Amino acid sequence: MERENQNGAYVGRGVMTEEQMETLRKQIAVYSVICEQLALLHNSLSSFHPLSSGINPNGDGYFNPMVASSSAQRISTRNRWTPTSTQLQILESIYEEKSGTPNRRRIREIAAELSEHGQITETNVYNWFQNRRARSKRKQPQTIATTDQAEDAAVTTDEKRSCGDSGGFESYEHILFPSPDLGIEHLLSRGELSGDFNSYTID
Amino acid sequence: MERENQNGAYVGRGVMTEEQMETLRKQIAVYSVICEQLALLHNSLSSFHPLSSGINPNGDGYFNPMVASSSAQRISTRNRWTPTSTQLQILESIYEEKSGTPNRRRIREIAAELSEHGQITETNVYNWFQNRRARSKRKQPQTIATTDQAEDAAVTTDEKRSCGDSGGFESYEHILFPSPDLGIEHLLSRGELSGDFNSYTID
DNA sequence: CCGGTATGAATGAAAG
DNA sequence: CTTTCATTCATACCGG
Repeated sequence: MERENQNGAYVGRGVMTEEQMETLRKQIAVYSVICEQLALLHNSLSSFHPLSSGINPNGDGYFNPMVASSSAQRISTRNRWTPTSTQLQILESIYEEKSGTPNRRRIREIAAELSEHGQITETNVYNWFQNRRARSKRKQPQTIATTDQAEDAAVTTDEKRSCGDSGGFESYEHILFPSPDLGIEHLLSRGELSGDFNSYTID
Repeated sequence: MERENQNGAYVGRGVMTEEQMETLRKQIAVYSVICEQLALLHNSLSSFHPLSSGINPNGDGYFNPMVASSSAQRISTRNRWTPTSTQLQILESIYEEKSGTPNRRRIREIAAELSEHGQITETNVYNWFQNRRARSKRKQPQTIATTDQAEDAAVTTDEKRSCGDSGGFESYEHILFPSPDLGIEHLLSRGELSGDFNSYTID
């Protein structure tokens, strides 16, 4: 069965915590970006087009579905910046390491770095951190321990019920918490993708 | 358009060789598979995102009373909270009297009260008011907005992570193609993400 | 079973 | 920093 860890999150097969779920989502997003980029790249070089702008993920984070016009890229319709998965990951990691408030200087750096992965402004970064902090403020109330153990158990039950039968794969744990080496680095950098990719795909 | 700065890699490198292209194709194939798998995973196991009020001090696990179609219902639909008619009534009345934004204190009260009539969390209440307000506000001005607004609206949903499928695919054991940027390494180097959400700091 | 619509939730940006 | 707004995404529910 599941076991609870210190955070009250329980670990076990078949059940995911909210965090894990979030992580999963993030990762899926990451893959999606990879695919998108590769697709783009593929297209551009496929026809031997100038690949100068090939793999650039839409800076907007959101692709324009199919704006037909190959020339005009007017992504303008969206005023709101949407971080690409890449940017998000980076932001998250930065947020984790430096829980402190990034200075102007720092923000600028971050923005610079992120601009490598898509359009972004310092303001975006600033806002992101603001929101991030503010929204995570209310993340505590999980420590209501004491008699909550019971409560917790109750919740667990529910969770179990819902995810109890993953209907096919519990293997997502592999993708989830584990490790950094999802195999991706290998995959796309010089790595040796030993074996087949099945090793990191869902069984 | 070209944004060479986004991906310095290609700007300075020129064209790809046949080998590189070949490698690229393989990679694309691999990724497409990964995406496919992830998509499956995503669909199967979850449709539930890490939402805010995962675990509340109140210990209320909110979820739907298993709507389940006639046949096998997969993972639960514990995502979206659905107010009961009673709750809705109460919410409406409260909304009427105090159009103002209920503060945390207030929200908590409301949530407490409503919990008497079904599962609900403070976040739910908070969201409800947010949406309620926004909704009524938008409904007022029936601005046809003949301007560019139309275009904007045209966008609508999309974004689906569609990973093209690269048909044939063999076992590419040596997928390697220096994809300098993409920043994937960064991307998922840390699988750890701290969830957050539900803030609306209640006093 | 599928598509449309109502509405809960997530989040970037802005106001206070 | 905290709270609110605006826009969008995702899903429950309904009609064909």
